[in-house]
Amino acid sequence: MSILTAAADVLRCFSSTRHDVTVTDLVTLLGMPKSNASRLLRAMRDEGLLETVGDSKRYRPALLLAQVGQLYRFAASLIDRADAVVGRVSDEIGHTGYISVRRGTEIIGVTAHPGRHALRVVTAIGDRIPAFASSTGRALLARLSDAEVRALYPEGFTAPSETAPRSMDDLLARLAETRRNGFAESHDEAVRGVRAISVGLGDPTTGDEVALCISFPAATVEPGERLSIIRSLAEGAAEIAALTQDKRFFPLNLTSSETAP
Amino acid sequence: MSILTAAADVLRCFSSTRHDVTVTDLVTLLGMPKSNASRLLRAMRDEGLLETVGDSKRYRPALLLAQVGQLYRFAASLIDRADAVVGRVSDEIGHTGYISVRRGTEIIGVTAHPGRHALRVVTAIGDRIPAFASSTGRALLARLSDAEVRALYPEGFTAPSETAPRSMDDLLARLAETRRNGFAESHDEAVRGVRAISVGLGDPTTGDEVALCISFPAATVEPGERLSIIRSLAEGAAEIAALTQDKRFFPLNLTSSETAP
DNA sequence: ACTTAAGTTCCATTTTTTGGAACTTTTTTG
DNA sequence: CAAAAAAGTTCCAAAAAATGGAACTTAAGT
Repeated sequence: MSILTAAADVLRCFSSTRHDVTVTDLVTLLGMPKSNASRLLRAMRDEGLLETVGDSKRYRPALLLAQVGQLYRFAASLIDRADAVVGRVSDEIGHTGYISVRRGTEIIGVTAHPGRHALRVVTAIGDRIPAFASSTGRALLARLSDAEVRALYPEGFTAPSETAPRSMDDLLARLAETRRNGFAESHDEAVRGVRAISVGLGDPTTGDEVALCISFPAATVEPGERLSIIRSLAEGAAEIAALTQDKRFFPLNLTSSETAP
Repeated sequence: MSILTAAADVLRCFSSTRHDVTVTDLVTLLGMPKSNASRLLRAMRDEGLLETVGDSKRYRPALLLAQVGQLYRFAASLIDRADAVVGRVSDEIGHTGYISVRRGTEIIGVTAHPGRHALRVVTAIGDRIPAFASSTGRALLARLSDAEVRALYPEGFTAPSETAPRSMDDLLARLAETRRNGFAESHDEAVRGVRAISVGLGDPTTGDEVALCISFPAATVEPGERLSIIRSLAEGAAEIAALTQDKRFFPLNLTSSETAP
């Protein structure tokens, strides 16, 4: 067994509740002889993978790992990662998935994964739709404060469809619901007969924000399937949010959303 | 030579301009036989240190490193606390804030808070800049004695910009000023048109030292706003310094610094 | 389809790693 | 403050892994 395995195991010992390790910690956690633990920690420090805390016998990850780890974020940009999640969910359930960004009061599709079903929702990348009247838009608007949302619409807006928000108060109520539930939903808004589930997500370091969305024909999707779409999407988004340390992410709260239409 | 050395060398190949590597890259960069390069990359992937990009032959840092690297930022509670202060100040005034550490004669960004202003300073986490030619660097160098600073630069240095220190004597004079004022300032040094205010801070228990910095476009910031940035930053830093019993902390002394350019 | 470049596998040799035990240092405690 | 216990380090020969050159396979360019 290569020493790389042991080194990787050491890295896996670190967690939010264990910021540093000692020789004895490794003996306990990994069951290795303490002679090995001692040498391994020293070797990893000598190579710049770990550093000692002060001049104690405690070891913690070193700057090198912070730097390389940081690159991971850019190697896989927020859009890339969000796209991977949407692609996976879309593949699983066969419905169209896409991700969008907000520019002012408009939502713009960035990537799309067409579904496999005969009756499928087709979205054009680059198309602009009003933010307040779409699930993707509301998923992103929900990340703003009510005051910021009001500021975006100084003149108010006109609902383009029956099920779209009718007024600013209506919109704010639906954003509150979105925050509570951890996802936004639309029905017959942009396209009649189409339902969409969206989750908003951001990377505070770069300031990017995207919405992940799965869109499907309302008629053919059972309540159970809808729930599983919501779960898959929210779960994938939550993983990314944890990575980017997105503090404005709203986690899934299914108890309140079970009551949705 | 342990394979750990090679693995660490591979990690050091990554940078903000090289997000992934191939077998040939390693052969070129590290001068190793390609048989080794091939096996090493595969081994590192198998251990979860690297991952392949798509199904290509390109390797990039894996999630594990992102996670462990993330921990580094808060393993040192000093960084955690300093980050909180910079985050608060950055939020208040809308300009970019970040914290950095010194490794030898280089300064490395550890965390960043992008500003809200349209014209904002963007700093890449993990990038290295020379210590003597930045406000963060001088805030940290000011914590050393003149003799220690001289020892760091046995061969002297070359000023990379007009406003950077021109000589060792120049640098030492500016460090003395930094100690007197309680903060360091730069103008047009790393980036033209950018001004930065930095305060150094340490934790004698762990030996960690960090610089808190707020960076902003010189043109858009009034003298009064500059003073209020200095005050906020110095105040937050002073609180932490009191907590860690940092004896090398230089408190704010605005009477002397009012005369700064 | 051919040529070249890139990557992988093979193998005997060299080097590192392993784990138990003895040893040293640090911490705890009576 | 000294003895005891715990934690950490060093030593050694056996076992395992790494090395690098060459042959081989796969992918890319013409």
